Amino acid sequence: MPELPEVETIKRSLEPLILGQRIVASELLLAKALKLAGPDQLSAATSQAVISELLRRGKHLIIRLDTGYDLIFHLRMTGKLLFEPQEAELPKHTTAVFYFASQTKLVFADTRKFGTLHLVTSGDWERVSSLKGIGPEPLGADFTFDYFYAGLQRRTKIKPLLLDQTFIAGLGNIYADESLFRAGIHPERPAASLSKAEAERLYRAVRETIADGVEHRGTTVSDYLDGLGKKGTFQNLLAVYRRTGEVCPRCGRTIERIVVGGRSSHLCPGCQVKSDCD
DNA sequence: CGCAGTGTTTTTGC
DNA sequence: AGCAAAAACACTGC
Repeated sequence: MPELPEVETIKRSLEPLILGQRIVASELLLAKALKLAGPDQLSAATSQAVISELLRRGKHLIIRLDTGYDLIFHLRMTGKLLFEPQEAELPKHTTAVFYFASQTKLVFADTRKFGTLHLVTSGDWERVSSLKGIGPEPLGADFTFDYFYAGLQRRTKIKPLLLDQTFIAGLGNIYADESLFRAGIHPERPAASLSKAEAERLYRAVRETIADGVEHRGTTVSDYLDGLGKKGTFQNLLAVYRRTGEVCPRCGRTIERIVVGGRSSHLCPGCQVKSDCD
């Protein structure tokens, strides 16, 4: 479940360890995970390459090489990027490995095998379908309230809209549910039915929830670990996500789970009333 | 043992 | 346009 805060934490944990490292060899164990290139191209692009920059866009982590290529990782649900000593045993479901000159390695592992690695020439991100048309970063300057409010004027429920990566980059199920709770808005509310005051509350809630998630190094509810195998701590601060049957920290009522747009959604029936004005 | 649930994105059909 | 369902998988918990 690496969403924006988790991917940002992985980036920050890896940065001091792999920036400037020289890749001396690479191994591709799950060929179908590599997109827009073949195994030979990956070898050619990474061989003797020095890592010059780490970037993040939405839920994507990008490793920039001095050979003129970008490695674009998407971890989907269970993907991990781990920095380890060269002699460490590879995890069971390893997708790819990059060996460094310093007797260390970067392991891309993924139990569910959904994670992807796109190889593109530097900056050529448009070729990656999940990056083409991606929306603004929720903590970026171009994610303004005016942009947010204008985007709400559509015939869709608010929760699926928050998860739409072309609207906002990086929100997933955890931070969408927590943002809606903080704003006191029911996930099934038609987006266009939100008043300007409610929209303002939600806009702030999205930015604050994402910022809090980053500050607490992400949420570990099952799989997520940072680049050093360390858990996040934001799970301790979740109000509703995966807390079905527990007590609402705000009003004391029982947290419920419903399905919205095919995704489980957790909410407090006291704090998030559906019939506010839809 | 079987099976529902887990979450991200893409694709397909209505 | 927007929604629903399915598919890509493996593992956990009942």
